[in-house]
Amino acid sequence: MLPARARLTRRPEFASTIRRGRRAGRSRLVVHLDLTRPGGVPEHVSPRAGFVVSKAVGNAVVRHRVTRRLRHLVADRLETLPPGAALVVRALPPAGTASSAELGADLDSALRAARRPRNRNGTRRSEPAQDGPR
RNA sequence: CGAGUCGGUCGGGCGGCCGCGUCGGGAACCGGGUUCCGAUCCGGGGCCCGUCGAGGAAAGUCCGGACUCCACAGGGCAGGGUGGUUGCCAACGGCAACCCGGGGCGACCCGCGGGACAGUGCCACAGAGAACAGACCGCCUCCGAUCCCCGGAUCGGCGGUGAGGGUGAAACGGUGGUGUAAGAGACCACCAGCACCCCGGGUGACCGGGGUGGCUCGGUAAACCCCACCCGGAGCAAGGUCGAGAGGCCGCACACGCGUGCGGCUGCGCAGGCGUUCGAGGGCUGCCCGCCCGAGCCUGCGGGUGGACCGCUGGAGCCUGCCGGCGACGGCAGGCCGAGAUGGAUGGUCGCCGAACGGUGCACCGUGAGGUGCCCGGGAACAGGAUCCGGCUUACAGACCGGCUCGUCCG
Repeated sequence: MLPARARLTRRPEFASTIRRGRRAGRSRLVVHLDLTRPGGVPEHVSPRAGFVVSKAVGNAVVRHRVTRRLRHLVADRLETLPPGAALVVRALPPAGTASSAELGADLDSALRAARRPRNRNGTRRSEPAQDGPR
């Protein structure tokens, strides 16, 4: 568990971050990063993060292991995010068998892509290979 | 020593660095209240120290309870569950012991184990015939024809026959005899089985013995059904406390007015339909009868809040000893406290040790299959709480301990 002030806890927060944040997909995970603070949220709060690990990743043991690994990886990188940012990391099925080093590489790469200002005229939005239902 | 069987315990260990949640304590800080100020009081987040922090199945959610809310006026009909006996248990569809049937040399294992003379249904394929069945071959008497060695053979027909062949999971008891044209429980003896009666044993399921009877009367109830017993509904998103809120009304302040702010009360607005002792709508497990409550209820559109806390973990609890009991279990005494998260903690990472397994490696033992030790590689099963217990079922790499049985060898 992250420190309480660094956690996303409510469903609307997850929904708005996924809907409005910049998305960057890699083979094992997808990152949604929302840097635009919506009205009402003070700008002095620390960056916050949440995780989405669906049943497609594996059974409860696998899902919890993936969540814990991602949590530790994100905790190390949380200070690099601007204040007030909201981050949602969504695990994809290959994450269930990946090592922490592999997950960390994907996370770093995706975070760099999400923080880079998008000036490519919206063409060639890098979609993750698989983003099926569920 | 080998083979087997039953039961129990455990289910990776150690360390470095970084990190999380609960509870308790501590020093300071911030905010509020009070005050002239401070102390005291209330609240808050971070820091430091200590404490505890997943499983034998936490799983499947299949049973049973505790707990919470609703109901408690009954009767009938439906519906669901259980099914040898006696016990244990809070309860159970669970557990123990025993009985019966089957398997095993044995320890032991397996069995949704009431009723098929209350009724209804079904019994594939094969087979001539499958439920008060059935003449395909065969057997037998009689009649007719043909042939010849005059008594038989062959063919055909009216009949008899369920003993033999063949089919099948199953063919209407088995063996021996009497009997007959050939045969048949047609009759007889014994055996098996069925029904009833008597005696003895057992709390009981049932067991042992004896007698009588008619001669044999299939299976299936996880088919309907019958019998006996049991069963209110929903579930911790149960349920409760506090707060917030749109709209409405009132008061106060500002304002000419529209309106804005604050406080109090109520807890949304609009449209349509039904209804107020001629009763809408509820409740009593489903339906019917009956009974009770009863002034609101239903539909559509629009809007608001959608937060915190309690429930929440000390319990049919765990360990040890003694006593009772074949046992499940019960009683007594002493000791112990072992998770309470809520986008959900109990971890991440690195190093060492390490079982299974693999090796064309080395040494030793053995005639041999092979075994033992060392070395190298290899790296740990199934799986994670979400109100809590008792069970069941399913998944599972391996390690250890004990009881018992059979076989072999030695004494």
